Amino acid sequence: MKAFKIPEATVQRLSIYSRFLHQLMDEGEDTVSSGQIACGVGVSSAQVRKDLAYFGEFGTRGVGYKVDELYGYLMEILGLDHEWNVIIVGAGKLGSALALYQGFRERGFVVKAILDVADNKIGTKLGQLQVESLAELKNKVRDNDVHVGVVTVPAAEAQKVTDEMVEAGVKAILNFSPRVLKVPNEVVLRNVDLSVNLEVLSFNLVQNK
Amino acid sequence: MKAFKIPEATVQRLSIYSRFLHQLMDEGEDTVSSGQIACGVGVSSAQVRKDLAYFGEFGTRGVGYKVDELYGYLMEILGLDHEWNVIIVGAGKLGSALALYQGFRERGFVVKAILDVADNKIGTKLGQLQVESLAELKNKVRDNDVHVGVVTVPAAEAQKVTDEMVEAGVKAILNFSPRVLKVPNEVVLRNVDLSVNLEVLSFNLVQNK
DNA sequence: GACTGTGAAGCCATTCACAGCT
DNA sequence: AGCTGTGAATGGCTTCACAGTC
Repeated sequence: MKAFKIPEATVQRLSIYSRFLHQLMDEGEDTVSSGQIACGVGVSSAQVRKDLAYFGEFGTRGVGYKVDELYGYLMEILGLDHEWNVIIVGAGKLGSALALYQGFRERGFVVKAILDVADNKIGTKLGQLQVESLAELKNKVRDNDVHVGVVTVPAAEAQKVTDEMVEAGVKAILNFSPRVLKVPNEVVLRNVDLSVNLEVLSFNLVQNK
Repeated sequence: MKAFKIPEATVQRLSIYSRFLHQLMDEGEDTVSSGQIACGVGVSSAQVRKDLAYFGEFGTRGVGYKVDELYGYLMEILGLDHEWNVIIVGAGKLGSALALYQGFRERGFVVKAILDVADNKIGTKLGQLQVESLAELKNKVRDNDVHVGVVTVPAAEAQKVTDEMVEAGVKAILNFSPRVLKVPNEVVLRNVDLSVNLEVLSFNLVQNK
């Protein structure tokens, strides 16, 4: 466990900074200032410096940051200096789309398997993968050194699937189901609630009237 | 514009409370206390009461809240007392999945059209819908009274598509592309960044070591 | 002159604790 | 007695402003 607690918002921004830096590298930039990063991702320059300060001193006063160097540090901080194996449970529309989503692969998340309970889904080809039975969960997690589980089943089954994932040894869960899930303290949980997102939009639409 | 600024986090929780209340209604519950709601969705009871207090007094001291009544208030506050018409641009895996996603329909978001630029995608059937040309954007928005746009195109095209949506009259945008988008002040923007979510998981995984 | 790193100040959200109803 | 509604206290994130460095 790290000494200092890092704000969640900071971690999210680090991820965004790292993508911006990648872009700069592609464009052949050598150095970058906190102000440029700030402008590129829509935050304040003080925010950028504060975020980085949680982890050390990466820049040179009067100059800025070396793009490739800072990128490397951020990738390491985010734990993206190696691949993560992922398993998806729920081979509906969303789960299937995620299984084929290139954006994950690009950032080092490798989908090792996609599982479902429905007999009519099992066997379906999804790129390199094939939908397999949920009964395989434990084997798949063990054999593929899976750390991350993605839940894309209907709300009613979400908690059951989550419990099975935890039991199988998954250490982090990304939940797309519209359910508040309970997991042990040591398991990391994040929710991507599509309806909540749309409903926040809706709220803001009626407020702006 | 409303008199008071409501915290973003509060709005998100209202959405979650409303779903929990719906569940209680299904189970035939008549009244509910802030403590029960809190327990059901994983926050503190004071938090629930504070969140509701932004909008009025909905409960009865010593008793609690009438489930159906509170649900009705929340749906109204969230602007979910009527349907919202939605257009999706980007008929890749994710866009197609969202076009078919039942969860949106259940909460009153009706996908009116899905557009793409790729000739090989245009014409593809997606349930009731058929992928159409991006050139149709303006017509579709006008003819269908579309308020909400969903961006599921690759990063490189995201800003261009967004500009076109704004130009066409879309008032709120849900962005799934890994790009920081610029929109005019009066347009509501939300980002659902799948990679950021995975990367926050990754960060927490390495921290917990 | 330009830009980083950082203590201090300011701001906002959450939690506490209790008065006020039923 | 039980539970809501709310001012006050707390805690945490962001912004400010400037000393330090190149």
